[in-house]
Amino acid sequence: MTVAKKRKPPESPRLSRDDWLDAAFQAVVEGGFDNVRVLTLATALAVTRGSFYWHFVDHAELIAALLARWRERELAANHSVESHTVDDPQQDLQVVLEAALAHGGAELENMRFELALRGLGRRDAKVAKMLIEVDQLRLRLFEGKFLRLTNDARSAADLAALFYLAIVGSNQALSRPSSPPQVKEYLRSIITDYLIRRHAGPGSAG
Amino acid sequence: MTVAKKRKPPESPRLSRDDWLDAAFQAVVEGGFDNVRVLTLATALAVTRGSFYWHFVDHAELIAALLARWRERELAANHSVESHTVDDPQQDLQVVLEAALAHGGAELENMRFELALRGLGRRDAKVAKMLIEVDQLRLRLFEGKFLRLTNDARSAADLAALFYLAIVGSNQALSRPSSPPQVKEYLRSIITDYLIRRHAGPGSAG
DNA sequence: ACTTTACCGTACACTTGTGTATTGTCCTGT
DNA sequence: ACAGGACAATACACAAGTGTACGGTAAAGT
Repeated sequence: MTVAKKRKPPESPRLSRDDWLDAAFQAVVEGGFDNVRVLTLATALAVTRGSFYWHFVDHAELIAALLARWRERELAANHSVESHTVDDPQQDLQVVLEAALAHGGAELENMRFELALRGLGRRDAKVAKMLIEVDQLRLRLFEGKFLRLTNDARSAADLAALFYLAIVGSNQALSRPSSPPQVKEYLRSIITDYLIRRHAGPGSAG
Repeated sequence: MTVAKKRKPPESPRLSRDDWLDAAFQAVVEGGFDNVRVLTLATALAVTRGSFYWHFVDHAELIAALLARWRERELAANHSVESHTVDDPQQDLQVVLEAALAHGGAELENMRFELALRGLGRRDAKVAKMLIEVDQLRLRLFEGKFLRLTNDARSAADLAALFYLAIVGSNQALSRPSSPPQVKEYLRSIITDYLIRRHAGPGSAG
């Protein structure tokens, strides 16, 4: 259960603060936040805990730093998507849906991390607040894209919420540890079907 | 973080196996499966661990029994809904949607338990398999209800999956500031709106 | 060359958790 | 009354985890 194989043996013999954060990230992905232990991280990084307590004063500080880094990256990603708008409304929407439904390599790890984060959010009010913040951001992003299609604020908000919640739900429902993410594929087909049927236009005809 | 107040001081001074399971359930609800520790359960039940190791041989057995009990109840609940079919198709569907969107008292605890369970399912293949089993059951239930409305197998399956995933997603996206039920209320309004718009009929006009 | 300083190892104290063995105490039957 | 079983307390051994204090080392300044 408690795996301790070294994930990313960094070329430099000395570790940086970020190396520890990466290791902690991996630990979260594999077993949730309760799986982040400085001892196992140390063995995974092939050093002793003496290193850790130089970079961080505390176990709590490690977690806090990990959360902060995630938040920063998420905000940046959101901002990046916002600034890259495609002309065609339908394609524009489909781009962000595809991004939200991505599940290859790093995306899968990010997904698992976020799920663990939501688990932590149920116990920690500060984490819950942070999650609400990024959920709101993503929802507004979805709403904006849908609005360009429907031209109706009410239905745009509804559709955005519905699909966003479905995507979040699909992250959960593919619980099976090692299997192709067929749930997401199915949801993807539903979404594209919906878009095509409702706003039959050029672009994606598959 | 690790609360230890006695939840349900059972009238009988002697504890049953089920009392321990109830305590374990509470622990899961409050802090996930990693929060199930025989020591804290014992203090919550106001006894020592000597009692525990009489009822269970192991910590693992406790978890296994807890999982089995959940599965049994879930299967029974599913079967119960299946046997209570309402004549009016729209109302019939709305009944199961309401049940799935319930969030008062015990339902909230069940929801939190299930979320913790999904968290465990990401680490344990057997748990994942169990979750897939009940997900499938519920999905088939939804499909059947939707089919009575749409009379189209394809769209019924799509709608069932979409709404089921949205419901699952709404369970952990606490989005709307600091009150869990609000997201569900919103989703509920979307669903009823959809049903009314698409199949305008009698029944619920609110 | 020599001292800093950044980084890591080592050793210790403490806490929390599981599990086991043994003993104690009610409750029930007879 | 008392024997036996169901249930719980006590005491112990052990493992794993966090922190802390301090000593060691290699690279970078000067």
